[in-house]
Amino acid sequence: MDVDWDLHAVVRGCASVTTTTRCGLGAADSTLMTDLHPQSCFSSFPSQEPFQGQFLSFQNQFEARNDMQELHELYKPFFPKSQPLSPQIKLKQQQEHPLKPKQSDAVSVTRVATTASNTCRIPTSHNSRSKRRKNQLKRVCQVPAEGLSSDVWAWRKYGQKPIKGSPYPRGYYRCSTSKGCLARKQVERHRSDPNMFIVTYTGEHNHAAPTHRNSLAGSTRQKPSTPQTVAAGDSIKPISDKPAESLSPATSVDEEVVVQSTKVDSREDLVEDEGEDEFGLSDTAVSDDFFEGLEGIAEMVAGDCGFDDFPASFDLPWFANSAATAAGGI
DNA sequence: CGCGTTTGACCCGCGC
DNA sequence: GCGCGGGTCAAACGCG
Repeated sequence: MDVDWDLHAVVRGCASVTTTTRCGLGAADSTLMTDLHPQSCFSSFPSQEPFQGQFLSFQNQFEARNDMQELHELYKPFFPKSQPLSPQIKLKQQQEHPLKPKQSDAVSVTRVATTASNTCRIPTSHNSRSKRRKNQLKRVCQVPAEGLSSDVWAWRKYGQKPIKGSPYPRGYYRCSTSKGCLARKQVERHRSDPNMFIVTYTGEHNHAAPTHRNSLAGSTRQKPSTPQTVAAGDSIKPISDKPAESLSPATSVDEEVVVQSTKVDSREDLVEDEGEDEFGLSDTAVSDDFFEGLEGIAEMVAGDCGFDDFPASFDLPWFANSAATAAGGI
């Protein structure tokens, strides 16, 4: 707890500094999005759970660096949504949503940042139960298996289904930290790259991030390394507790943010192909320079802050835990 | 005992 | 209007 507290404080502090919001995209996104890409900001993203963990990690890593601020800026979006959105962002968001009711697949994909291997796309939509498929705000991230472990939120698996066209089943998770929390997450193994997981976040957390990853009692049955997890069929189970959320930036900080309509699902391929520029950029007005910059940052983060370093420098029990179990499934 | 996972069934959005 | 497929529910079960 203590440690968590500190971390939390830090995170929050950072967040508060720049009221960014839950644009939820890649860390780098927020800043960029805000400044460079107004379009890329989405207001209602599900909070970026995974990133939080990552973010924290980064902080430590970069604490001594001047880059810290930069990073902070970048990760602002990943803070728990509890943070208020800045008016600017809101406006931007509004612009985006309304304007893009859903251009047939409308994929306004915005490639926010790309680091090493994570890719995030954020489709815009509404989160209404009645129309769960249509208009649902989703954030799709591609995470390496190693990155599945770190997550601040506690997730509970409530379903799993085989997906047509994919050899791997998709796991459905919901936030177990708070009963009323609408945050949900879907974890699916990358079809072409078994080592990668496609994580889709839906809904937002209506509560602050737990200091401990598993605030609930036995929430995690972490079994030291249970292969079950990533098995092809069960792909997600191992990680089950926190399957992929951990997309942690630290691990692989690549993220691509994409805004799309719900159809993103069908486009998971896109995620896979990291080349999403194809569509991602369709709506985006981002220049290559922009991306380059992001990538640079990402690399910095990924490279300098390798996940490996975390445990050593991190005091967060849960973090280490997750990392360890991550692959095995917490 | 409490919580998470598993799994089959049901619901409903979406495309044809 | 129909069928497909994805998403959710809920009971049963397992684990700590």
